[in-house]
Amino acid sequence: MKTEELTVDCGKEVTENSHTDCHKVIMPVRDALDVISGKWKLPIIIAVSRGHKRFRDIERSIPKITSKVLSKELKDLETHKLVKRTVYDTQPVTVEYTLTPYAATLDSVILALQKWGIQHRKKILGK
Amino acid sequence: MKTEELTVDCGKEVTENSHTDCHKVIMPVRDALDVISGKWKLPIIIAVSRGHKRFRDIERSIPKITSKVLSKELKDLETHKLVKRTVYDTQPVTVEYTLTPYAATLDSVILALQKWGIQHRKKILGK
DNA sequence: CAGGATCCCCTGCGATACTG
DNA sequence: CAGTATCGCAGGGGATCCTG
Repeated sequence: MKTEELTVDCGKEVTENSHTDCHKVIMPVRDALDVISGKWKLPIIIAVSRGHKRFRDIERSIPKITSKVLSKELKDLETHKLVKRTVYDTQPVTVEYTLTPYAATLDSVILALQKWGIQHRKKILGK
Repeated sequence: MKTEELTVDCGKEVTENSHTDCHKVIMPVRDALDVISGKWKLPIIIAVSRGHKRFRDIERSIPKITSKVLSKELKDLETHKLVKRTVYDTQPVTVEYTLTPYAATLDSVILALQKWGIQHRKKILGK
């Protein structure tokens, strides 16, 4: 979310518009990438979507992740309204994480990335 | 391109398939993200697409980028077959960078990210 | 159980030079 | 012009331990 100073001038002729247009592509894309890129975001989203709700449960389902990282990533996802955190007043406290309905809007993005990724791997390696 | 050890187990029941399915989403997505994420990839792709061909030309068109970074990123893009590097035997040598036709396959991905990014910014900030 | 605190490392990126 | 070399930092993320 610190995409502000990104002042890119991509126009052939340096007109006001080419500059602005460029921004209009780059800024949103970087916003989106900030949300889903990183090593753990996707694994976590998928884990939660598949029914892992409790902290330890999610942690165990994602090999090699540490509690510190999981904690931080879950907070990120929560501030982006992709994950909902619910605390139950039990003894000791229970916390449940679930995907918000909003998270579903990511599907098309993920699908586009996935499709491109699949064919790209073939393109680069296979032949 | 070092996405190998990514062994994620996202299934509720730990079946072979849930594991594999998960991989099938995460690996390609990470492949794709590796190609387009990072601070400079998009700006460079856009700059080149808009007609900036020469190294210095591209460099000047992207505020704050350094030659070192530009050089490295262009190599990355070249190995991913998104950019073509052509050396002309002039005095001194001239080098031209152009997007490959293949780079156009990224359009749908970028569009998806852009669209989601735009509405996400509204969702998070606006109201 | 759900996380925080600490320490530490590694890489991405910036600044500033310098070559063929 | 088209880059490479060197230095250096900051931050993301790992390992380990600790608390309410």
